[in-house]
Amino acid sequence: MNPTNNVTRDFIRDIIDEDLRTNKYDGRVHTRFPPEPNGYLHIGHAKSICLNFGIAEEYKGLCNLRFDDTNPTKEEKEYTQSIIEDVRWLGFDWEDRLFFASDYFGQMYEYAVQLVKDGKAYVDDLNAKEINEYRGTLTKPGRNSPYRDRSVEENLDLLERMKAGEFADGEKVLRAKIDMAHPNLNMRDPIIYRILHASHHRTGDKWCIYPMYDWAHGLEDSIEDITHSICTLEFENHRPLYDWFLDNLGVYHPQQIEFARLNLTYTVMSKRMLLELVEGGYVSGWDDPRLPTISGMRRRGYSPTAIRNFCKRIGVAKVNSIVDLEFLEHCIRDDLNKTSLRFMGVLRPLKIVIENYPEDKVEELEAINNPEDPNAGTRKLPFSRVLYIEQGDFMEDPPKKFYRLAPGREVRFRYSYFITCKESIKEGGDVVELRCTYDPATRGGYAPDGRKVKSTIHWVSAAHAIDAEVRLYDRLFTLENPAGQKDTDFKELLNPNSLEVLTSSKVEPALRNLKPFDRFQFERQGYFCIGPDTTEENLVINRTVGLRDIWAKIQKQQQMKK
RNA sequence: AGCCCUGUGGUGUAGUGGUUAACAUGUUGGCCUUUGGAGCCAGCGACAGCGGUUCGAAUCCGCUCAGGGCUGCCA
Repeated sequence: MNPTNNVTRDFIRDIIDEDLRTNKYDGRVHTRFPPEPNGYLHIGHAKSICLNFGIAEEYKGLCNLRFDDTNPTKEEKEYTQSIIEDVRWLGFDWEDRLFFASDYFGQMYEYAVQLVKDGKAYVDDLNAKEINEYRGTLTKPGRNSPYRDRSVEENLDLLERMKAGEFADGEKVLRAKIDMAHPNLNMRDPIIYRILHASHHRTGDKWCIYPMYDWAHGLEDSIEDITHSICTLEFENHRPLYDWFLDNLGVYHPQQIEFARLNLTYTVMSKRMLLELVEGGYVSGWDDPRLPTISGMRRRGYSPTAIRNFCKRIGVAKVNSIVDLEFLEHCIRDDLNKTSLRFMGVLRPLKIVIENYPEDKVEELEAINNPEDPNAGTRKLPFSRVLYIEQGDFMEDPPKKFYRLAPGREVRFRYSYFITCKESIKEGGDVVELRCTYDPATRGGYAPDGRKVKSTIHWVSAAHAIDAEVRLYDRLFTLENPAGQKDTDFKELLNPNSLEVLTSSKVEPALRNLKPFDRFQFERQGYFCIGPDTTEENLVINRTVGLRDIWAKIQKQQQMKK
């Protein structure tokens, strides 16, 4: 039962091991992922999903998907649908255990009645402002509400009438009778029910009182027979209340365990900020490929495997931390390197003419689809007299350590020939065309005389290439921790160059066979995928992440010296 | 200021009284290479501080310092 080899260890799994050893829950492990349907899921949620579903898998237990829909004013159906889609896409299965907190409203109300009958809850007439004043502060104890000692009968009557809709929003609340001087503010007679004459996306107008998180959550866990209720650190101070409710009701009592939520550099993870970016039009929507949302990452070309690996490898602890975006990028490269088919694509084309190559000749050269996977086979690549290469692969006046094409220099064109640059043609200062020659003896890329060449570059045949729009994405923010700036609005820290659209890219014809969301590598450039907004006329390609680029690093260093 | 939580290389984690303090990423150098990719080898780099317990402390205790959370009828 205990997963020992090749599995991540962390304090949560230690707790579970111990519970299993002491037979605390009859050997059961039952977790849940309980999002509120008020936004789209992001990579931080993925961490929680991988934790909860992952633990269930490892211990041969169960994990529920549960919507914590206790606040009708913030929640929408659209979000529910997207959450279901995203969890499924990540590869997890809740079987028939899809639940909604709203399904338990009746039961929760009955429990509230029980608490009132036990003299442990009361209806309070204080308004929000007064309740706030009576609560005291971090350092000063609170005071009892004048309504705190109403009789059980009166409370029962009032609660019923709250439910029946006799009162307006905010007129009354149901509170637990705990301790107004408790050092933990959450224990100062917390609110259990508030009046909200709002239509709920699932229960409609059946209810006009809605349970608060603290009341609802433990009950949901208890009702579903959860063993380990894993949540984020900000609920640590709520655990005593979680325990109090369950203990005082005398019902089955799961245990709450808190872990640190995920933070990533150069992005924001809070729902509020994400919503602001979406609604303010700073991004194209919840699935903008620059966003850390699951749908955005999917559109950008991230694979479920890469995300799951990432979540596993960052571990889980109780320290607030911020993971390098570079590590996420490492994880996606790691997966895509093994699985992606290779193609040739010229993002910023420069025309070249092979002067000694016949005008009407076309050769089919063999290219390897994936050097990491022999089973991926090979394909034919058309080669002809006029080709495109990458603008960045030619320099008129090459600096040290630039190994690519330059006047008089010979390089290998991948899978084809050794090619020498004879002349560059300029228009208004820009190089617009290269005149080159090829060595017919080097077909396939090998020189019979054994001479070496410093670099290999990619290319496409002009007559055969297809046009594409390539969207290059960069980090969304210019600062590592945009959300952590005290005096600056995070939106001012947006990276103005987070999206670059190239409209005249030339890619090899085989790309035509791919479908939206298909992932692949453009050799020497990075990992890409077919954009879902591709049309008949316009092939859209999204860059997921670039390859590690040593030349770019050298270039940067050379510029620094200047 | 009261209560709660947390401090291990740049970053993320492991380490549960005896280890040359581990792994990954990053970084530096080298090897290899028909992707300046991938891979391989090597180097650099950490126990917040001070006391205490102990033959022995990253680990246990105390204090200090630092970071985070809590004063919604949000979750």
